[in-house]
Formats: sequence, structure tokens, C-alpha cells
Amino acid sequence: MITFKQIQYALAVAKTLHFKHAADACFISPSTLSMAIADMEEQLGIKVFERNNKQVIVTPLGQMVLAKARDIKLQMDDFSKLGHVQAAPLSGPIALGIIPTVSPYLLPLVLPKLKLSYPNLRLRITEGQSSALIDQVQQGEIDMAILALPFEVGGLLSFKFWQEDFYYITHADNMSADKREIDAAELVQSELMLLEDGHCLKDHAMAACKLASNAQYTMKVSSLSTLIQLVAGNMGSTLVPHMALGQLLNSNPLLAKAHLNQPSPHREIAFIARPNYSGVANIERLVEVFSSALKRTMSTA
Amino acid sequence: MITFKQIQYALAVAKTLHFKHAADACFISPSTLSMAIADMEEQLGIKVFERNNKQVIVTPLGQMVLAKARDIKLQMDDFSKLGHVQAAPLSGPIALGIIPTVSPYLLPLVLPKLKLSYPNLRLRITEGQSSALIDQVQQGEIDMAILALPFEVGGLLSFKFWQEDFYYITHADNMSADKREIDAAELVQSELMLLEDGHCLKDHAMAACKLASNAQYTMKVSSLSTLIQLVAGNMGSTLVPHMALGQLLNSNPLLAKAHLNQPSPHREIAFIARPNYSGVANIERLVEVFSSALKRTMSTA
DNA sequence: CGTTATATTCGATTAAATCGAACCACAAAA
DNA sequence: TTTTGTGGTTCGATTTAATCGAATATAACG
Repeated sequence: MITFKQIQYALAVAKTLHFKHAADACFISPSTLSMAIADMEEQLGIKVFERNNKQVIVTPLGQMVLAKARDIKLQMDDFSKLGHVQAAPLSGPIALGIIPTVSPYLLPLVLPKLKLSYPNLRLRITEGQSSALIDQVQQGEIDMAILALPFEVGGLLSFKFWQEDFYYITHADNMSADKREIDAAELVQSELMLLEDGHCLKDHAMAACKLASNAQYTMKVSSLSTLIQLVAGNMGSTLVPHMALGQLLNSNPLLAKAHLNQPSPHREIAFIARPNYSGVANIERLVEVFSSALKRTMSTA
Repeated sequence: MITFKQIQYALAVAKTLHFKHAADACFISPSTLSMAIADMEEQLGIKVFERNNKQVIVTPLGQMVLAKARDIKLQMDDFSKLGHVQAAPLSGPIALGIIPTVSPYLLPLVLPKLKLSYPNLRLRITEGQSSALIDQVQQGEIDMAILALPFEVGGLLSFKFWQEDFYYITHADNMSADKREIDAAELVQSELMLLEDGHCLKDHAMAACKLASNAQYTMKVSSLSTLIQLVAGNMGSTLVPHMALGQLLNSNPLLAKAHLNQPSPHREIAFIARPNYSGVANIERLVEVFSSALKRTMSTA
């Protein structure tokens, strides 16, 4: 009979395309791995890997086998996690992905509270861009992710817990300090600096301003904190989300801000997870924590 | 780690609700089964079965666990069959379900040809009504089934290979021998005998005649060959599908037939299978064989 | 109050997985 | 061409896990 172990071994080989490395990843010896793969291939009647001493490649039929193997591994992993549903809420290991335009502003608000209320929670944080996080959720490498909508989440569940607007940030020299609102039409587009490609914040900002994609606005900057330094250096202006305002403008008198006067909300923050993930109750609890922490902090800021 | 074996053992217990019987079904001793289940439950952190020496019941959480376990078993079974796709076509074991109003008329036409063309094919035939067969396909107990459409197949794939009409059969005394066609309106409804409830043929016949469901037409007869004997005894008349005509009327001068003059076709015969089943190519080949055999035989009959 | 039926425990046994050393095949280097 | 190194495979030994059977515990039944 084909065992789940064999499937895992095969997936490790598929990932590394190297028997020794795969064996290490599975904490077994190369010989064991070799025999396990050979055994599975014989039982299937399909050669999954074409291999000699120099390279390992996946056969066309092997691709099909591995695709199904991945399905099974996902289901098995979910199965193992079934027990968490009735364990104490928010206890045990949870792998959470967060996009970089949320992570540094959200985590400081919620981590202390989580630590206090759920001391047994073991959060493993992964930072990455939306598309990569969605991929990892679908592969089962992480349990859930926090990202900004609208975004195509490909069949995943989403749990919104915050919505916010963008603020226009420019050097204090360029804007009257008592200006509270600014229209998209007023923006000097040539001066507008946004994050490098791949960050959804850039897309959401442009969507809010009804700007078409245009390489002119693109800079190779990957963090808002860097971007804000450029603004302070009067190299241009930018748009930042509400939750980042406090941290970015804090003690920087060179910067002036104005609310972007466009239809709201400009972005929504949500958890995403696979429909089969058994910890949905955990997500709902996190939504509570995160939402209340944001409301409390943002209303005073 | 939770093993696939444990999942199978758990499903066996869920099916029998009896450790000894389940152990027998798995070809292991009760003690082994008991330990395997206990081990799985501990790893999950969920008690799946509430058991004492007198009865075994599934806990509410256990229901959830078992539901997922069934998913995994289905996928694993499909995985094991992946090799068949590249084996010689129509070789090896295939479990096929057929409804009783098709089986005795179709099988004699195709079995000889299959035996000749595909000597390595090991067909295991299961006869049953549509709803039961659909269930068995979904449970993975059989690979595919032949039934008559229209019928709600709940997400399964269908491959039509034949369509046919019904014929009105009555005692020769009741109808002129040269009458070729008969309208539904001409049927003497009080004399019409159909199969017992559960047979789709009855539903299709009533649909073709635009008859509403009515217990009056129902008899507790489960085979067309019995029904036809009742007609020969002049206890009433009936409707039989084209493919059954030859066998049922063969050498019985007491019976007269007329084509039911209602919108065609009156029923369609098709394979159904789970979308994940890896032997879809086999089904397509069977469709060819069955379709050509039917065309050849039915045109001469 | 024994008898029966059934799940579980535990030590002994059997089977399977795993390992490490030797092996082989191949390519790049000498 | 020989040498060397890399990397997958084979094989016997060993460790680990699965399985069994006998004994045990428990509850229903007559």
C-alpha cells in the first residue's frame, strides 16, 4: 500500500530535485529515501523522477502524480490540525503571513495584547507581498495571511477586520499646515512617489486616485519608512495608509499630511485562509483582537 | 505522525461501529486496531469514538474527523489508481455499477466483445438503483456506473453513449398487430403497470407520458421480465425501453408493441464517475464499445 | 453468580523502516 | 587517459514500529 510517508518523501524530492538534500529535509538517509521513492514508483506503475547522478527531473506523468500528492499532503496537514478546533482558543502554533505595508504598524498594536491574553499562542510571522502570501497559504506553508483588499485571493476565505484611507504626505514647505483634505486632482503627479512594483499598497493608492498604471510613479523603494525619508528630503510626496501615520510622522515636523479626499475606504485589511483550514474559529478571535486594537489606537491618533 | 493506515482503520470502525468486525475487515487483530485508534485519537487530540464493551458511538467532533478522513481515503484511492492511466487501456480491475433496467439487456451485447478485445480487463459488476450507485461512486466503492438520465448526479461527470425511446407493450388481444405508434393519450392509465418505486425507469416512463406521480400505477415488481409476464397474462400493459424489446418479446406471440409517440429521446444511458477518477480514458473507450455494440444490435432488431 | 461478548493492556514476536558502508555510473579535472 | 568527486543505489545489519495472542477488565444477560 502507498503510504503518506512516501508521498511526503516524493514531494521533498520534487521540491529540491536532489535526493540528498531531500533526505536531509526529511531527516532520513539518502538510501531510505531512494528505496521509498522506488517503492512508490513501482506501486504506482509510474516513473515519477527521471534521475542519474547529475540531475533529477520530473517526468510528465510525474507532474500529474505530484499534483495529486500535493492535494493529499494539504488534506493530511489539515487533518492533523483538526484537534486545534477544540483546544484552547489561540493556543499552539499558528503560521501567519503579513504584507510589509501592514506588518510594522499592526503588529506593535496587537502583539502585547496577544501575549497577555493568549500566552500559549506561538505565532510564526512571515512577511511577504500579497501574491507570495496567497501562494504560501494555498500550499499550506502558512495557516493564514493578512493582506489588503481588493485583491484576487483565488478561492480563499477572507475575513475583513479594518478599513482605512490614505493620507497625502509632503514636505511642510509645500502645503499649508491647516489643510485637512486634498483631492486627487490637486496631486502633482510628477512628484508622487510610491512603492516598487509588487506592493499592493501602490496599486490601491493609484486606484484611489484613479491613476492609470504608469512607470513614472514607480520607485524602487520597498518600505514606507524609506519613502517617508525621501519626502522629508523634499524629493517628492507620497500616500500612506492611516495606520502608518502615527509611526511615520511621529516627531518629524518637516512633514505635512492631508486626508485624500476620494471615495472611501481606500483599502481594507483582512485575513485570508484556505476553506479547509480547521482554525477558522481562531481567525475570528484574532479578528476581534485586531479590530478592537486598531479602533482604540486609530481613534486617538 | 498520523498515518493513512490509521485513517483506514478509523473508517472501518465508523462503518461497523464494532471493533472486532472492523478488525476483521482490516485483517488485523482487535488489539492492533484498538491501539491504532487510540494512537490517532491522541495525536489528533480528539476522541473520535465513545466506546465501552457494549457499544461504539461516534462523537460529534468525531463526525467531523471522519468526514475529512473519508475525503482523504477517496483521494488516496484515486492516487493508487493513477498508474492505470498509462497502463494498457481497459486492463486491470474496474468496478462498474449498472441499473437493473439496463444491465440484462446491455451486458450480453458488450461482454463478449470486451472479453475478446481486452482480455486483461477485470470487470466487477454491481447491480443497483441509480441513487445507490451514485452513492457508491461518490464513496469510491465503485469506479463508475451506468444509469439513465435525466437524473441528478450530484457533481459527478457523465458520459452519454445511448439514447432510446419507450415502447408500449400489451397483450395481442388488446391492440391491432399493425399499429406502429401510440400516443400517451391513448394509454389506458388504469391498466398501465410500471416498476416499483426507486427504479428510474418508472420515473422516465411517467415523464415521457407526462403523467403525474400516482400510486395507482405503482406495482411491487422489480424486474421488467416479471412485468412482461404479467402483460402476457393480460393483467395490464406496460412500457419498456428499446434495448429490452428483443429479449422481452422474443418468441412471445401473445405480446404486441407500439412505439410511444412522445418527444424523444425518452431516456439516455450514460456513464458517471467522480471528477477525480483517473480512468476517464477508460470510460471513453467503453463508451465507444458500448455505443457501437448498441447501434449495431438495435438497428437490426 | 457464572457466562458471554467486547474493548483494552501488555509482553513477545514479527515485519518494516532505516542506516551505513560499499558500489556504481558519470562528469569534470589532472 | 587516469583520477577525483558527486550523487543515486544496493545490500546486509540494526533499529524501530506494527502486530499478535494471552490475560484483563467491564458490563449485560440469564
